[in-house]
Amino acid sequence: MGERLKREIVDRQVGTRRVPREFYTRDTITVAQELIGKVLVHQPEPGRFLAGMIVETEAYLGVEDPAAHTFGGRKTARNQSMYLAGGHAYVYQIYGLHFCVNVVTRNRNEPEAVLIRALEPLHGLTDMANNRGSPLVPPLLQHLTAGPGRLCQALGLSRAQDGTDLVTSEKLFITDANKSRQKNFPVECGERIGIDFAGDAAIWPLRFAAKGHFCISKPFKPGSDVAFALQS
DNA sequence: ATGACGATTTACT
DNA sequence: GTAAATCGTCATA
Repeated sequence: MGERLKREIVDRQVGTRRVPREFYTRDTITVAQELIGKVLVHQPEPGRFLAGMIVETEAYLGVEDPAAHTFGGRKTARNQSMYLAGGHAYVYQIYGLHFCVNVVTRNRNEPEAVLIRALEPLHGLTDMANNRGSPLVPPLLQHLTAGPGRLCQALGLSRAQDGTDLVTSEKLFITDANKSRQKNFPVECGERIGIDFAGDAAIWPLRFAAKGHFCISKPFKPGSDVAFALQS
């Protein structure tokens, strides 16, 4: 296959316009909502792309948010990436087994972030299935990237990617979808997942998703409203 | 140095 | 529905 054709296919499925710094340095809830429909891309080696459209996110509001790793201004070896400028990646390990990828928001030393919870696989599906490994898990689309741990495994993300600058890196970045793929998504919001420890914050409506999308990690409670229709 | 635990996933009853 | 897997991180000492 010619280089030109390859480029065209990648452009069509992945998109080429990279999201700029100014997108990320805004308030965290806005970024969490507007990341729905963008495309997360991992290029572990030149010309090899693993990419998926972001369909589910959660906002973590830093020092004021009991569910956030930086609650109360905590700064540790694990979470120091959250103190970088908006547009960097924060990847951490959980349960000794899985990784979760976040997009840092706001400015340096304003440690807030958006957790990427689910993708719709777009490019590199064979690689994703291989990364997911176990033949016991059928490489169905839903099982590939629905869930923060699953999507990191599928894309090959780990602590090695922690601190990556998504605005300048050739290996890990976010694009607007290709024009032909851009849609207006009705965005649903609701309670965040797996933070029962966080008291009142456990019911803050900081989880966002493309309503009814087949790659969402968990159903929303009935009554979750359409927050807005994304203009992208 | 030690102990409790987690922004999860999977298998099993 | 419940429980196991599995270990880095963090608070306490």
